[in-house]
Amino acid sequence: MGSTLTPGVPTTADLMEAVAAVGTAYFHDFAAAAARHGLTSSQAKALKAVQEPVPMRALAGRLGCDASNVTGIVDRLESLGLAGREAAAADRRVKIVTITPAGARTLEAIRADMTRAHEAFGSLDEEQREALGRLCRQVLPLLTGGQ
Amino acid sequence: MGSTLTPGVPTTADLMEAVAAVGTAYFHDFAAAAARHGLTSSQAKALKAVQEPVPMRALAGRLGCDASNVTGIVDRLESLGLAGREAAAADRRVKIVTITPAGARTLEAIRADMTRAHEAFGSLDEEQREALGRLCRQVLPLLTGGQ
DNA sequence: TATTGTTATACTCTATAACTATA
DNA sequence: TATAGTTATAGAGTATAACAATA
Repeated sequence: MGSTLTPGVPTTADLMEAVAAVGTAYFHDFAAAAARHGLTSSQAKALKAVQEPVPMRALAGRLGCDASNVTGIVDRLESLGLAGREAAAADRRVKIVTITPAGARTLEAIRADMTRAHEAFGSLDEEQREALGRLCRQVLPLLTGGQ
Repeated sequence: MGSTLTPGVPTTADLMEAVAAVGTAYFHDFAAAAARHGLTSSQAKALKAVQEPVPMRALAGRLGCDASNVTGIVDRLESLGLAGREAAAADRRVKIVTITPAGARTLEAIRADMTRAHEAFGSLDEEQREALGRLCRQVLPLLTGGQ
């Protein structure tokens, strides 16, 4: 499946497939950890994005979805007692989402619960961690287009 | 944000965040490419999984979802003329999903259309590609739990 | 007029359970 | 009885459009 010209050096297509496989497996681990605590991955992602108070509109930006979706996601977090809404003093149109103590505890528990991810990245030595971190930093801005 | 003990060497938490960011950006690029061709990411993923004929049940396994979902996904691909169902000769219960010539063209177009991903992974030199590929191969089996 | 958050609507993905036709 | 595919149902995520309150 690799390049036939230079054995061991993957082609761009090979690399994309390898990165996609790692990404899929990582998100699977994340979703499983969230589910163990009664949350979907979107809800867990929102909880993570709300560690510091964030207006609804800005939260939509962080989650990469339309603002209309955030209403339902925050509704569910609120009904679970994990997040709350506060009116902004400066502009009475905006509502600021805050995490509750229970939400912070759940978030920490999910992080600690990502056992496979910890095993996987913990298995790398210093040199490998440095290399992977550097490669991610190089690749990411091109993938996101600078945003 | 990095380890304060060894500058340049990311902690496990840092690495997870970096990999998650790359994974997110990659899947965003994939979804955008699929959307440009009128498909959702699940549909594009299914099309990719069906390059060789696959029974419905096995397709569910490849997509990591329940078999009941596959019916709808393949229905939509079929209505777009990108895939088809054939009865299996050996066991008349099983239906085998096949990709059509139009489906194969669409899949190839989506692959070619992943512009940001090509830029990102194409920017790496041979040594970097080899390192990234090797790191993915080391990390993946731990993330998937051996499956 | 423009913006923030919400609601209404519609589609897709997802799982569970029940059904059918085969085996 | 067991299995493959489907259908029915329900919940969640997603986008678009329209709306009320505020700026």
